[in-house]
Amino acid sequence: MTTRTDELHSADGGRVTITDVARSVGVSVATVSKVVNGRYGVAPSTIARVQAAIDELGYETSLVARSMRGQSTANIGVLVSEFESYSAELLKGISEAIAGTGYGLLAYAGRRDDVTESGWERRSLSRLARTLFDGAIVVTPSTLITGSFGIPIVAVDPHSGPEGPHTVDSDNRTGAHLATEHLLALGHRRIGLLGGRDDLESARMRETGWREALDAAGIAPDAALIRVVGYRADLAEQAARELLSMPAGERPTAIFAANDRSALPVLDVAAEFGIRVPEDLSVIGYDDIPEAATASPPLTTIAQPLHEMGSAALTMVLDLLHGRETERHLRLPTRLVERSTTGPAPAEA
Amino acid sequence: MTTRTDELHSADGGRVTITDVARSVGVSVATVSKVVNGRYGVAPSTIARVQAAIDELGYETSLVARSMRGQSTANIGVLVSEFESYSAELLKGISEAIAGTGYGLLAYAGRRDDVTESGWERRSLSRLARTLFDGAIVVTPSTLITGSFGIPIVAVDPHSGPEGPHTVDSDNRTGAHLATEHLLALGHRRIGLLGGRDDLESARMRETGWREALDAAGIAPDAALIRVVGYRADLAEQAARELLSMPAGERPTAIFAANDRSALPVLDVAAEFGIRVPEDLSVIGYDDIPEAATASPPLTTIAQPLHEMGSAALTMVLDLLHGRETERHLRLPTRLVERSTTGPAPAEA
DNA sequence: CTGTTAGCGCCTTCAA
DNA sequence: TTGAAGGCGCTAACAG
Repeated sequence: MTTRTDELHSADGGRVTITDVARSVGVSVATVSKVVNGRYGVAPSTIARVQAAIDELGYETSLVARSMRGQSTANIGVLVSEFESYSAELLKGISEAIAGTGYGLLAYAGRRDDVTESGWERRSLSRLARTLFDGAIVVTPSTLITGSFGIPIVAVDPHSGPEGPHTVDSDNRTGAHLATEHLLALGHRRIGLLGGRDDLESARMRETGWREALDAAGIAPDAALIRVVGYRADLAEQAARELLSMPAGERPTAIFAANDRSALPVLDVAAEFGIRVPEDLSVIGYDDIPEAATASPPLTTIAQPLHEMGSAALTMVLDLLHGRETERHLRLPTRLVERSTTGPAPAEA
Repeated sequence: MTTRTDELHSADGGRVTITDVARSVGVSVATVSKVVNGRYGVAPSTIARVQAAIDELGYETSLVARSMRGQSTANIGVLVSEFESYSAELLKGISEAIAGTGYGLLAYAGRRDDVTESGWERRSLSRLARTLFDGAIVVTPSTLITGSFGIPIVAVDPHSGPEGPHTVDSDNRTGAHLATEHLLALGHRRIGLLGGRDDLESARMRETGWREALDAAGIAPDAALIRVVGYRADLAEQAARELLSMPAGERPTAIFAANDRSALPVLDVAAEFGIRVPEDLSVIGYDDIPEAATASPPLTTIAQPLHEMGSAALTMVLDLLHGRETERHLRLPTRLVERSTTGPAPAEA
């Protein structure tokens, strides 16, 4: 233990650099570097002096400078467009799984205006890959990630199928089936759809599942009952207004929203319109984000195993990183979570 | 629009660097740099050729290299020890507030073993500050963050009071009062405490609030009913086993856990022991993380305005960054959320 | 055992 | 209008 005069710093309040340490001890930066990295060939007495100065000054090697030098960074990156419930749940799963691996986690969301332009995932990857992390997990990339970035990459809920990087997703088609059949079983016939981002495979599959289930029940999907809201709450609210403004006989008696984020506003609009849920209108979402359970009434939804998907993605990057065998595409199952927003179809007037 | 032959990359699968672009166009890197940064003094025709190459190759300037050169990075950092519900909620609030500011968000959790040693926040700050982000928010720092890192820093739920960096927290003492008084009002007299991390101001204040409320009711805190579990689920489970193993007349009829994470396991242990909640035992938590609402039975708790705390912290760093006036310490209110784990004290045998 | 040199990718003088 | 040179903090190879 040193006396810890504590943070003498390099005068001007900047960071303490390896140069500050070297100067303070009177050795070269190379020597300090060797001490820091435990390299052989430094006299014990020198080590002690350097170490003392390091403690004294509170020096810590810069992650950035080190990784620029071409080392491995011992960090895994997670690229998201935004920190919202969906990505946050994934992140929790990733974080749990990373414990004990010796890697740190770096989650990045670029500037919002940058992220709204398509291709943000490729840009972020270009800006950060290799230089900041050794492997990356990209959440809901809307663009096919082509080319190599020099590091292993895993996509969660990706843009598209077999080509492109390794992926983790859940069984969207079956999930949508489950949702629609649940509604059908309750006697609903006019089932509206709030479609997701059409640049995402998941959204397409959920729509497909919805169509197929309707077909199987001998119901033709009604174009008037479809709105593409891109997984977004604001567009969903707008769409809900339109749908619920329709005359009683034409209005859908149930709505399947392609994600919870877009299902939740439907509840608000219904309340505003005096439409009772689930008596007059059933609503079912997708994802099972935490807000689904706390909504009032609690939202019936299709649960994706978000934590598992996160930890599976992490395991996958790590496997790739260490040259181990991995599946190219991992698909996890979904399940119906019945809460309070779905009920028997109302008797027609 | 270029023809997008798409990602020709520099052969070996590494990143595309400014040098690759320069070579491909036949100009110097300096020129490319000027084009990228929109500096004056480049011939229009050259700009066009360089731009074409950039699009062609998919070049993106490296965040790391640029920031090493001493630029601002246009990123705000968030340092957490782990991505769990508490920090995730904060992150959502920060993320909402950052929209439209032109800043990106970089959340970092270091290697787990590194993080368990105290001082991780200072280390992470040293490793990343200045070089990776322009300002930082540190979540639950257990150590006083001293010295300057060359960037503005805001601590959320910090180690201690007035000294140190700017802080955002909530009114822990009043919150604990609220919790304890709620229990008291229900007739409870033997109220156990699952204390938090004693290196955190929040934990100390919650314990203080608990004591004060008991005092005010003329009840002497019983040392046998106190367990310090450091906000951790595993230790809380252990403590719950001990507490609930006590004979019926000595066992607490209610437990106040200093955070939800440690309250939740109590529910499990009670179920395992055949102790009914809330008939035989009342449990109240603190934080109101999403899991509190989905627990069974749903957990009564003290809600902290996590999203607001996050966005307030962000506003604060930004103010600091732009030299605007800010409060040094912002304290937000808490509120009681009654759910189903608290009820009247059982009649004594 | 220690220091010198070179270079990671980038940007900014300063000359040409 | 362009390019050469220097340096940000760090590490690795190579001299001494």
